[in-house]
Amino acid sequence: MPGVTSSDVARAAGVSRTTVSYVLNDTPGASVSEATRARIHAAAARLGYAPSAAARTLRRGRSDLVVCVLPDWPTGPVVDSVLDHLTDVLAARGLFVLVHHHRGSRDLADLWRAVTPRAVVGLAPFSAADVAAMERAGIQVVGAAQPADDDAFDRSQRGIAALQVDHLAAAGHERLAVATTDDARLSRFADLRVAGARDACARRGLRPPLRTVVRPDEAATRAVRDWHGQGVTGVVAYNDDLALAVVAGAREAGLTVPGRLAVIGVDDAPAGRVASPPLTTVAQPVGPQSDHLAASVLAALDGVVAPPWPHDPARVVVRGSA
Amino acid sequence: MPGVTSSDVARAAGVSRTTVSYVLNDTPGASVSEATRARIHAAAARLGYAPSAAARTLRRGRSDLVVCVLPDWPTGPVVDSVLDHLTDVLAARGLFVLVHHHRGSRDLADLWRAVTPRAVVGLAPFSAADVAAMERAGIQVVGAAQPADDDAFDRSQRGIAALQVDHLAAAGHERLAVATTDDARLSRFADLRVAGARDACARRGLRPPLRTVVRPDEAATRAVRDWHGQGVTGVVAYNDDLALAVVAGAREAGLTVPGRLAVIGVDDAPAGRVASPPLTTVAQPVGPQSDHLAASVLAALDGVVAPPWPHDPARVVVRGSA
DNA sequence: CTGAAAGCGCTTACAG
DNA sequence: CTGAAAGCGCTTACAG
Repeated sequence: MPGVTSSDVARAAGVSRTTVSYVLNDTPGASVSEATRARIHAAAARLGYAPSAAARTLRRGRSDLVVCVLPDWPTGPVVDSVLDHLTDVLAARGLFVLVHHHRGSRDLADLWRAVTPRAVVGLAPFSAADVAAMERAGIQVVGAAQPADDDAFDRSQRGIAALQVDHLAAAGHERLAVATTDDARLSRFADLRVAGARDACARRGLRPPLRTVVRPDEAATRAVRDWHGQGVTGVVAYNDDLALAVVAGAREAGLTVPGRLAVIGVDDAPAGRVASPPLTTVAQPVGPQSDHLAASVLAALDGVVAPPWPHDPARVVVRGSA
Repeated sequence: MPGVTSSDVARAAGVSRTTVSYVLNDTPGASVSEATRARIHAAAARLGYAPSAAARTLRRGRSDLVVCVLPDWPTGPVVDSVLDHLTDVLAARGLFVLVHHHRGSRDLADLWRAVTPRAVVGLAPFSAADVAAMERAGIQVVGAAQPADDDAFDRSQRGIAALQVDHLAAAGHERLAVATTDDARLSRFADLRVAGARDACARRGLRPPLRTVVRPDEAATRAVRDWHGQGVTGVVAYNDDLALAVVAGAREAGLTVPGRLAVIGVDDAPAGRVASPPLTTVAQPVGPQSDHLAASVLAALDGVVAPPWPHDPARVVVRGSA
């Protein structure tokens, strides 16, 4: 039987809706006898009463929902951890996290016709128009929406590439290449990494790195031959999948890794650990990122200023490939 | 200014709330002059009016929201595709998909206090109690909730293992091992796979396969030595990461792949394609799965009987490791 | 200690 | 062709 309302519970328990509401919500100031409380709880359970979220939200003027907008990125363990942590932290405040996979197909504004979140958390920056619309609707906007956070994001991506270049340069490599992706969903990251590598090379007085698109699912043999012809001895890969494809290319081309070609990836993926040689890579501990996002959301909810982006926790894990 | 209501728009446009509602919702029977329509749209845009989702839902008795409950699985490209497709298909009906990462920490029933979905889609089966509570609340329940779908899920997981065993057996391997995981989040899959492999071996008159837990992030050297001592020549791995760890173990143990040890994975992951030797694996095209889920949701929404699970599309991709 | 009543913002018969 | 009014289910001052 769909549609058990608080009136039904009140009738079954022989009290008014007011009392039902007080008891079921544990309203602080309400003094209701233990006997009555028990009767109400029993009636609610027996009838399978579930309060109407819509009515609650309408009446209170705010919901217990936080919507997290996920950009069109390939999902993986990092996003999982960040979301799980956010869900846990907000659960402690009685809030629920729901994730919206925003694939650009539809206008974000349409979403607010279907749901009224207390706050919206973006993993990537929103457009200025979207931010304005949300704030006009009284929705708290958190995440990479502010220019400040944007800068932190940019710095962190460039920093990863700098770490890779520095590792290679410290080992004496002077001519580098960047193995990048042309996956459109990743372009924001990829472009920042290329820029970061270029800057890092410039800082060390090295020539700008060659930029080459590599596919994760086939050996990058041609790229390796091409690099070899141009004197490249070190490769900065966008991630471990691409690094593995470069190592495979080197194998095909008959170049030993790291002897003739050093390769460094990003992600510290399992496949890299068991590869031959094991992949040198950049690991990004997810804890600090998760903590920062959760803290930012809490700060926004409390109207407090957000904490600063944590000192960047990425670090090189030296294994066999560079 | 948070809180622009339809009254504000009505006042600004010099009409009643009724007319505003008719125009903004494009209500079929409403005959409103073009001039009035234009005035209303202009006023709404100027004021930045966003209708209250809670009020709409309360009044209409149903929302435009579909909540997809994601079990505690590691997210990856498959889940991404399925969700994206579902989002697209439901968008065509004016419905929005929001994903709830259900990490078991919290009672599902609490969620309905925060949101009133039109339907709930489960990627894994719900408990009987959860299903009962949702139906009592008038929520459509779709997905692996029914025993029928459960069977299809089981069959499909066992079928993958059978495919692996059959491939190995056809190549003459008689003593097999299963490389499995002890990741608790994956136990439902892993157990079904082990059972499927055991059955497939029995069908072919082979001895039951050895079951060995392997970690994805280190070479499975000890497991390989152990298997070798027991005459194992073929390994069925839970996924490509594990298969790669087995291949690495064989390398350490001095056994050639596939000569002395044949290995077959699942997933057709990029890292497997560029490995040496390239990994033989089982690929599961995601299209049919996505289509089936979307069709099931649509069927539930229309009160029609759900389509049957598609004939299982998993297939062996033969490369170098088995 | 408990209940009657107002009102959150919307949609939709219904009356004009 | 347009508007006044009811009511969705809840919470919360307020009155008793």
